[in-house]
Amino acid sequence: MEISRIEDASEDRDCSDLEHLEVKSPMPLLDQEICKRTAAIFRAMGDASRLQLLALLAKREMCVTELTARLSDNLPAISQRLKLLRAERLVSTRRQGKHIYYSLADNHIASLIENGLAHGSETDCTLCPPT
Amino acid sequence: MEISRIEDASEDRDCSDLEHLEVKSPMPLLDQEICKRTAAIFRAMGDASRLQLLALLAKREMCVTELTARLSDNLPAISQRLKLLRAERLVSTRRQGKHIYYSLADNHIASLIENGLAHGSETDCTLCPPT
DNA sequence: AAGACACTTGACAGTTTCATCAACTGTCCT
DNA sequence: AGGACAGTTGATGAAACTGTCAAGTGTCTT
Repeated sequence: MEISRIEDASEDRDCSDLEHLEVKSPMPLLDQEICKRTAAIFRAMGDASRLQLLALLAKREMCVTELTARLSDNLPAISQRLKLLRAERLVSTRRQGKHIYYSLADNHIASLIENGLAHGSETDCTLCPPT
Repeated sequence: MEISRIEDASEDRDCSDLEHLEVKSPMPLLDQEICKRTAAIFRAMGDASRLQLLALLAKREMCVTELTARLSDNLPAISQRLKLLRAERLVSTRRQGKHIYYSLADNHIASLIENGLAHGSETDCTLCPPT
């Protein structure tokens, strides 16, 4: 999806002339639904514990017990987080015997996570050109 | 940032043998701090109203009045959201006369947003291979 | 200096989120 | 059938988040 350009982009205008108030209809913006869905995905990823979980699953499929061990947390807690991630369809499950294996729902999610972590690790990015 | 690989990746093992419980130390995981910071970024983007705001700013710099007009919401509400986004350093400001212009803090944020919206718009992605 | 415009801030209320624990389901083994 | 292991679920309460509104700050104009 590409963010559509808007026509009026005069650089040095003083907006005290209220020209932008002429935009009457709240405009299509981004489709409201897409925005909601995207926000939901971000919200689900917006928690350190859940993000750890996702990052682990980005490496490979794992069962709940293994996730619990790696994160050294209690199982019901992990399960609850997974439940939320599943509700938002960020992860999917597969049962094999007594174990239930979790994995990222698709490659989009994986790249979002990798992307996010990449940016998150560049803390206080003073290197970046000031926009 | 690249997600580091883990050594043990035997495909068909039955984890009832508890081999994974041998991972004693909670392991470096992803640096805890990076995870927190990344989660904070995601959380900030994880709200439809704020995401709209960010998407608008991804097009170009805008002052609060214009944002308010485009989103047809009340100004203090917009301002509060911007405050939060600024606290998480997703946006930066510049004053010009009576107006305060907001823009995305850096290109990382911009690409995260575009990325997220792209994935969010592929709702119920039945096209994607089931991983 | 006063008034108007463009915002920001603080505080309070209503809502949402999250962890925790006990109880429950599903699968395997004997 | 019974027990053990692997997970899920529902309920509850504490903590965090959000919107709203009145009051405050900063800048320009006259």
